[in-house]
Amino acid sequence: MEDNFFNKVYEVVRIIPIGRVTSYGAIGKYLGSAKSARMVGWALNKCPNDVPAHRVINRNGLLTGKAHFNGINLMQQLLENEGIVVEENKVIHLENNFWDPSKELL
DNA sequence: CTGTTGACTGTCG
DNA sequence: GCGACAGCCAACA
Repeated sequence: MEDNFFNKVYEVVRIIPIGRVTSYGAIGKYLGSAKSARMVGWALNKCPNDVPAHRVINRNGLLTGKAHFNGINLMQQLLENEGIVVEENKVIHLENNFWDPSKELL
């Protein structure tokens, strides 16, 4: 596996537990720089089927990437399907469902 | 090869 | 508390 920042994003996102969500910055920070959150978004832009990009949201718990999915409510539906409460395109109880690779994965 | 854009976040004013 | 700027790296025109 190539240790590129890009590739790391795929691996981290793939290991996100069910019923948990994380943020672009959390992944970017785990990889080295929180400022690399943009790269996380760009990486997810490739959005391989193996990567549950719907579990990756912004720091505010807002489903910023919902527009990039096949539909608009698809991302929300997937999150709710995993038991995550989503309302107005944002995750409720975010801190309760938040999964930080720097802490959980460690 | 150079410039712009992009699913973000943190800091400064 | 809100607005604007900077930083990170890769892909596309």
